[in-house]
Amino acid sequence: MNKTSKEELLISLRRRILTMDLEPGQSLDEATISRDYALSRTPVRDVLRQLAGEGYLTIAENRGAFVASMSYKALRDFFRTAPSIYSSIAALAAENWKPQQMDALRAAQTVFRTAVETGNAEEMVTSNNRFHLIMGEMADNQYLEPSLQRLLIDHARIGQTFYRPKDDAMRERLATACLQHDQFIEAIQAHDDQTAKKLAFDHWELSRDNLELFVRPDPLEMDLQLPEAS
Amino acid sequence: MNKTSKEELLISLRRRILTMDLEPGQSLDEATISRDYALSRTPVRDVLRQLAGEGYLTIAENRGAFVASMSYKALRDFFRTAPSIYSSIAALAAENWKPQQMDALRAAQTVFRTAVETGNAEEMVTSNNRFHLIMGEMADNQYLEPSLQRLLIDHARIGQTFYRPKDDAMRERLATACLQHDQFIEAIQAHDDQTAKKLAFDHWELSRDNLELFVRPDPLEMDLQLPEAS
DNA sequence: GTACGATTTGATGTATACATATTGTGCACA
DNA sequence: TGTGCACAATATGTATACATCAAATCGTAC
Repeated sequence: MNKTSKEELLISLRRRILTMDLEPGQSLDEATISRDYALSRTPVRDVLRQLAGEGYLTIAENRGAFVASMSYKALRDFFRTAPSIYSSIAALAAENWKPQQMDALRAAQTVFRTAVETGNAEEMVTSNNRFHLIMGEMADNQYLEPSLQRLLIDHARIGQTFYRPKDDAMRERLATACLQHDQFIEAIQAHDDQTAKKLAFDHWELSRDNLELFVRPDPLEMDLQLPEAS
Repeated sequence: MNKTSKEELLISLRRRILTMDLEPGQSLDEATISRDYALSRTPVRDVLRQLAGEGYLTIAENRGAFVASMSYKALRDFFRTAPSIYSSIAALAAENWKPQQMDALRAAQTVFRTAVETGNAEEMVTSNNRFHLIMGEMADNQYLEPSLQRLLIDHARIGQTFYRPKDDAMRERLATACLQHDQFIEAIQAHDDQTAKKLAFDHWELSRDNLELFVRPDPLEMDLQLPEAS
């Protein structure tokens, strides 16, 4: 899996954390990453620190980097916090979007739709994440953006099962989610912040059902330990 | 001003940014900081990247670190976003605080009160910041915390004049702010989230008057340039 | 005199060697 | 056998030399 550049390492680690290829609480060894990505430890450390700043990792002094853990406490906070942030972001996006961002949003949705149709779970995770991050950019509020980013990290990780539907009901929900993305695009395009806000709540309710399905049966998967941040 | 440790550099830079000793948009030279703080460039870069993650700085690829800029756009967002985040944090703090944090909160308030009484503006900025950061810790919500942190950075920077009262009305407001901190402590102690929330709005309204005073007469001071983040 | 481009200068980015801290292992001893 | 201390192994933290990139300066052509 040898990559060449720092940017690729950054993107790769983000993706691997979002898709749970790297599990919550897992420790990341600088030397190993150096070898795998053909970089010296210095840029690797840079990347790890950047990802810590974005909420993907925690760094413990003298003890290295760990994939951000997911505790029950975090889950409760997630379910409490997400609706208000998501709806605020959606409304602001409808107000403030710029044409170039709209193109990017449509592009992300195209990729997402294809992933849904071909059943590519990993691609669904990353393109869905990108879709909502772009909405965050559209909202253009530097104070809400970091919260949104952290919510999206955990949303992606909790929602793994959402993208691997096991029955028709789940397949239906996935199709609905895809449709809602299109509706988001419409509402934002029309600068209709009220509709965008309402859509955010609907979108949230939809995914919440699946999230809770994931959380209840097998909570052990998501909690390893919780190393202290520096 | 030679310091010895990385931690001191981190704290020192935070303080200097909050107190506007380092102005928005100002570029930070790694070599100069290395010399001033008697550290090699490696740990300096670590610190700069951490501060970028916290929102104090922006880092431009191959062009170095800049103190986070303050644009008119940012100000508008600030005034829109702060009330809801502050009030949410206050309510959550009243719900979730732990004894140790309460001690820390009281300690910060003691320092703040002393600073107000002695007219030590710089100490007011940092201890007020610490007070509200501790409330953020009490709230114990990892998703809201980064937003709070960014709001507090700009709140401190915009509010410089608040701590250097030029007339009796301003002195009175400062005394009121100090009193409100005590009321925060009471409400939180009593787990009274509704009162804490209301206090947050009051506290906001109070400082908003002064913030706007600062913003209107001399807006040029606060905007230099806006380097692109990497 | 102006505009463009090459060169120089000074910064940031990277690699590597070394220092230091943490953790695990093994042995001594109760 | 269990506990605790010492030591070794391994990881992270730091320093420094070198590579690379950006911007400013100087020169030349028009």
